[in-house]
Amino acid sequence: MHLDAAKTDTRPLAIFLMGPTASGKTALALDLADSGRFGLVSVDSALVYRGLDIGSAKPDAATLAQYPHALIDILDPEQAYSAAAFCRDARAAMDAIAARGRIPLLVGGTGLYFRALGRGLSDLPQAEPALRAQIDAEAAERGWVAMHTDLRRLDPVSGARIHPNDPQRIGRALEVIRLTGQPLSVLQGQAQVDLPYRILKLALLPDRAVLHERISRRFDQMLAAGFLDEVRALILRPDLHPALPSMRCVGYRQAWQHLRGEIDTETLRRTGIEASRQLAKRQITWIRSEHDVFVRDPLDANGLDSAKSLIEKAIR
RNA sequence: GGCUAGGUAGCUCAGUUGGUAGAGCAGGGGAUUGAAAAUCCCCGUGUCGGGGGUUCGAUUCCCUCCCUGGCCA
Repeated sequence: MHLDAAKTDTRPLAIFLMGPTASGKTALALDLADSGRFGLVSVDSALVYRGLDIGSAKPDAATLAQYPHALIDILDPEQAYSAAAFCRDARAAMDAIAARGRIPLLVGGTGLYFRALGRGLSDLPQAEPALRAQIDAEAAERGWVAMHTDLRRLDPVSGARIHPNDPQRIGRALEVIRLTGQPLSVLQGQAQVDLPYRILKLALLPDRAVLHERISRRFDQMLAAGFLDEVRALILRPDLHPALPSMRCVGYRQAWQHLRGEIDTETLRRTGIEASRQLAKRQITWIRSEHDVFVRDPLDANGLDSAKSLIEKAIR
């Protein structure tokens, strides 16, 4: 954005604060919230689920009571959330915060949600579970490569863009085509709307080795805090299963395997930490393509101060 | 101490009938439009344990030393 355009932008400010897992997002957000000028909105596809507390590094109940966050604990783990649902919910939360004269502070680590909120989503049909089940059944019989061949015929643009080994996207593209009769690539070309907010996109990017160390330590702390008991309670529910989005979350997937006896404790610890590091890496990729102001030492006092002063500058 | 199986990428291992080596995992980079903490794509030079010998050429064969496991004393 051009500097003059930024100066004359009269839309209200909103802050997108993104960081990889364990980068200190929550600490910074709570610190900022103490000023009373901000309203917090969580941007995290795991924190939406009730009962996923320890393993998702959700702020504890006392913290949430003192610092209310929109979009935490809004769904049962049996349900599925989506980027579109997030956009709808986040817009409502932002508008409510702005109506109270506060600045929406969106904090989290889900890059797709930030992008979808900032750029808008095309007008596409929502997921239809029955149709997905049908497509999965077809794929089980014919193989995903054959499904991809179908896609290339029905929608050459999407077929070229989506890799034959990517069942999730092949399935979604076919789902949209069957639901609308139109190629996904045509529908995606539609105009997308801009947010009626001026956005500061701030990201926390700690040194990778420091982040890895913190991730390991935190996973051990989760285990010590009763993470496995938390997952045991989820496993006992007959309506939950490992294919649900909630149960595929980092750590939960591995804990589920361990509690079924598929992996031992040592493997649980190793693969849980590895999955968290891989998540952090993907989050950092999102940040590099989506955000434009970076704080490289968010885990010490200097970094927190510089983050705060960047925000002060944007407010003025 | 004797016998035996090994020592090859950060880890687990494959392999080279002698022409300096490759998988999985880890790690790194990237993509990302209603599952996204998901789902994918790309990236492999390492004294082939040390030293010596044979050879045009040794990680491969021979000798020796070191280390690790197992068995026996």
